[in-house]
Amino acid sequence: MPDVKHFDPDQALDQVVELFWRRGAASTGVGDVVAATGLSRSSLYATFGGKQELYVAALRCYVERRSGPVLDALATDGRGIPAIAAFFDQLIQARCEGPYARWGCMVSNAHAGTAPPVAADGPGGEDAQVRQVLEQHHTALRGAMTAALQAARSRSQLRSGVDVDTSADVLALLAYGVNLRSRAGAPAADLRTTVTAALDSLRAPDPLVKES
Amino acid sequence: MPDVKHFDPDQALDQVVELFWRRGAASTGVGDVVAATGLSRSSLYATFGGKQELYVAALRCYVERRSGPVLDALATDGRGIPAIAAFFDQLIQARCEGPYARWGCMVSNAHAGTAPPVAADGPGGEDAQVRQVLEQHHTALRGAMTAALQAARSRSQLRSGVDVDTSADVLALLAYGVNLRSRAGAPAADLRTTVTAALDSLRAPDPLVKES
DNA sequence: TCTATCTTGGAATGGTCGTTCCAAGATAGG
DNA sequence: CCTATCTTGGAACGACCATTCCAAGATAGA
Repeated sequence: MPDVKHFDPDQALDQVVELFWRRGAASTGVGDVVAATGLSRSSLYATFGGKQELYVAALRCYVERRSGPVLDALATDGRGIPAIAAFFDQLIQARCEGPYARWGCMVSNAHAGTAPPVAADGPGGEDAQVRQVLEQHHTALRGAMTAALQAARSRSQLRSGVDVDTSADVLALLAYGVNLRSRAGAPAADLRTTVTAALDSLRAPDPLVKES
Repeated sequence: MPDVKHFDPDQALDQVVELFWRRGAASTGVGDVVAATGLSRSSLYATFGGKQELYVAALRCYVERRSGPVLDALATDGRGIPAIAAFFDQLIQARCEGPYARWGCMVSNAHAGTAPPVAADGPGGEDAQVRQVLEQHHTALRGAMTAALQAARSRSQLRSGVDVDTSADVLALLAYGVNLRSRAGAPAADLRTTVTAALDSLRAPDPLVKES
C-alpha cells in the first residue's frame, strides 16, 4: 500500500561518503548533503536519521566498501612483501592522484576529527560509535598486514629477528602517516621512497647471487 | 596617552591552543574561546583578528612552544638511537597520560582538519597558511630525526645498509601514526612496543657478547 | 478506482555561528 | 585634572546550523 523510496539509499550514501571524506564531519552541513545528493531534507532524515548517524553510516560505508576490499586483497595475497609493496603503491597513488587526490583516508581523518575518549564516557558518548568503527578498521588493517607478513615469513623473505606482529603494527602506523601527509600535499615520490625504505628494513638480504 | 591591554596575549594564546588542540578548529566556536580565556569578543578580535587568524596563531604557538623545544632536544642530543627512543617514550607518555592525554598532536590533527590543497588554490587559499605551518613542522621533525640518526651512525649504532635520510622519513611518519592512534585511544603499551620494533630494525645487532 | 500509507518538497523553527558596533571604562602624557 | 586614545563589556546582526513539520504527491493492494 505505501509509497516506495524514489532514490537508492546506497548510492546516496556513496555521495555522502565523498562529502564527509573530503571536508570532514564538522565542516560539512546538512545543506551541503542535500545539495550533493539532490535529496530533500525529509528523505534524508527519514532514511538515515540526523547528521551524526549519517556520518557514522558514511564512515561504515567507507570502511566496508573502500578499505575492506583492499585490505582483503592484501590479506589473501600470498606473495609476501611484494604484496605489501603493491598495497602501499596503490595507496599512495590513490592518495596523491586521481579523483580523491589529497583527500587523505576518511578513517585517518576521523581520528583527528573525533572527540577524544574521555573517562566516564560510557557507550552514550556521541562519538563512541565512530571510535568503534576506527577500532574495527585498525584491527582489519593490522590483520591484513600480519597475514601478508606471515606469507613473507613462510617464503623466507624476512630478515632473521623480524617479529611479524610488531612489524605489522609498524606498517599500520606507517599507513596512517602516509594518509595524513598525503592530505597535506606530500609528494607521492617522497612517500614511495619512505615506504620502500621501511620494507627494505624487513627484507632479508639477497642471497648474494651477484656482487658488484 | 592610550589605554593599554588588560591581559597578556601570549598567555591567552596558550589557552586558545589548548582549546583548538583538543577540539579542533571546526568544532570550536568563538564563544568557547571567550569562555575559556575570559576575554571579551572585542579584545579577541582587536588582538588576533578573526577566528581563522586566531587558529593559525595558535597553531604557530603550538609548533614553536610545544613541538619546537622537544625537536630541538632530539636534534642536539648526541646519543643516537637512545635519544630517538627517549623522544618516542616521552611522546607516547604525553599522548596517553596526563593533562593532554588523548588529544593527539595539534599538527597531526590539523592535517586532517584542513581543506585539501586543490589546484589553482593560490596563496589566497584560506588554509594556505595552515599548510605552510604543517610543512614547516614536518621539515623540523624530519631534520631532528636526521640529526639523531647521524649521531647514531657516527656511533656505529646503525645496521649496515640503513640510509639515514629515508629512515628519518620513516620515523617521522611513524610519529604521525602514533599521534593519530593515541587520540583514538590506542594503549600506550602497544605504541611503545611498535616504536621499539621500528627502532630495533635500525639498530646494529649487538656484537655477540653473550649468547644463550 | 479508491484509499491507507509512505515519501517528498520546502517552509518554518529555534539555536548558534562569526563578526561588528558602540557606549562606558581605563590609561598616560599634557 | 584633563583629554585624546585605546581597550573593554556586551548587545546586536545577519547568516547559517540541524531539525521538525505539514501539505501535496506517489504508490500498491483492495
